[in-house]
Amino acid sequence: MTFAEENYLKTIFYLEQEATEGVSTSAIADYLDTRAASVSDMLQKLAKKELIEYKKYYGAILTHNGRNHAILVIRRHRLWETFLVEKLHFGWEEVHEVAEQLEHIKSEKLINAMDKMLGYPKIDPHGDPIPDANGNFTKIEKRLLADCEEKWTGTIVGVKDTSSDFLKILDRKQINLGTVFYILNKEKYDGSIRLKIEDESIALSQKMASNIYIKVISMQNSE
Amino acid sequence: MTFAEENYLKTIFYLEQEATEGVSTSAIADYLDTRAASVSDMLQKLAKKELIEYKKYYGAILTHNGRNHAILVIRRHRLWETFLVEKLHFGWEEVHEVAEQLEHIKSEKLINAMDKMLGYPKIDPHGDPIPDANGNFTKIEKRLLADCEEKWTGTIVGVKDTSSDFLKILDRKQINLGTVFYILNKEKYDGSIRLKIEDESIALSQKMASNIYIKVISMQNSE
DNA sequence: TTAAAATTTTAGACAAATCTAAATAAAATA
DNA sequence: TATTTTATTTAGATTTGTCTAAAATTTTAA
Ligand SMILES: [Mn+2]
Ligand SMILES: [Mn+2]
Ligand SMILES: [Mn+2]
Ligand SMILES: [Mn+2]
Repeated sequence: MTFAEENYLKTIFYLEQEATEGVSTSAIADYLDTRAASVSDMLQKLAKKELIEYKKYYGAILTHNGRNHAILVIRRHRLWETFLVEKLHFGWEEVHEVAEQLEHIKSEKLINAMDKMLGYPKIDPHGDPIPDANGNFTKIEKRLLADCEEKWTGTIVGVKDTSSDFLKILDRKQINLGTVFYILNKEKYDGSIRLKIEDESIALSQKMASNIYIKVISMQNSE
Repeated sequence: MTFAEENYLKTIFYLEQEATEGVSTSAIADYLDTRAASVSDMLQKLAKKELIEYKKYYGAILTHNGRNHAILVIRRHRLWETFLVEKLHFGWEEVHEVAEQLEHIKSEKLINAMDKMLGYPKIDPHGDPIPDANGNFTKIEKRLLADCEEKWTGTIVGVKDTSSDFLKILDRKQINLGTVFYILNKEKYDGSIRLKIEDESIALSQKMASNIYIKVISMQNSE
């Protein structure tokens, strides 16, 4: 299994969760920042290897085999990210890029030893679940901050965008996993949100709010 | 810099130490288990990038740039091997293969953080020196066991062959870094050697003895 | 010092992964 | 429903790294 193939499988896995039908060529091209033509080629290759089911013009879904491999790559990615934060004291904004490389290292013994060393962590530095050695992981209860309403109280449980650019902004605003907030205001016009975090008032655009996952603590005014 | 290019640089670095002239195409092909034609192609590419000096039919030597990069790859390789043994409790026979993959991960921050976590180790699990962040490393004083004589006493300081197959044999014979031995006998006919290690008598072929590095403790009979 | 042998390079091909441009199919719209 | 627009696939090219077979060069040996 090549790096490119693994990246496609991982991408299809992500996009499958949101899509109802098969994952479309253009969705994959978008996510991987490649051209549709390249994706079309690769989908045919993955189909021939029975890692996906693919009907021309109707997108792809993972086979049992394909899904297992995608989950393995995600397991590797998230364990490496956890290692970088827990053992090497990287910031959560620095780990994704390196993990994109490390996730392709092939050694079952290595990844299971890492898992053990880290104490079998259940979530990664961005709040995403880490599949165990059997590929099992629990779905984390969460919703987008952008879908919340005024006067709700909640806590940050994850981020959708794990890019350095985005996470640095969150750091600057003192927003981390576990941070508790109260929604002071939600602007109908542009969807921007104003939070209260530890007595500070913090403004977030709609775009930012739709890249932050939260868990609702209360839907009542607790002020 | 691609994986392949890094592997070539590393190989040329190794072979340069033994060669007097430039490193030959066939020596590289041998070491990397590829064809001379492939090596020829790659040497021209590396020369164009000014990583090696290359004159057709007369082999290659590293430029300043090329040498620096080779040393960086070796630093990564040996630090990862050390990590695997020290932190993940791999045996010294299990680490080389995985390190062949890990040595290509590009992140200066990662490798320097690993170095720090490991306490800036000076030698790897096979007794080879680990270059520091500036590319400096001390040459280890050693000679091949095959070049020693009867009645000498010495200690194991390294191995030339780091393959799993070879190291498993050493494990079985209880030969490790730091092991002290006395040479009971050296057979003129086939170069085989018989050692005394902690009162056990251990036989080694010429081939094995020429893959073990040692430091002489005494050239006198200490029996 | 010339001929044979070994080494090295070149030529041409191939697989993987990507691209642009053109063709084709599906979806949206009039 | 017919036409236009959008999405997808195919065709053909490119880069990287490899191969085999043939040509060129160097080395060895007669
Ligand atoms: Mn990530
Ligand atoms: Mn993550
Ligand atoms: Mn090694
Ligand atoms: Mn080593």
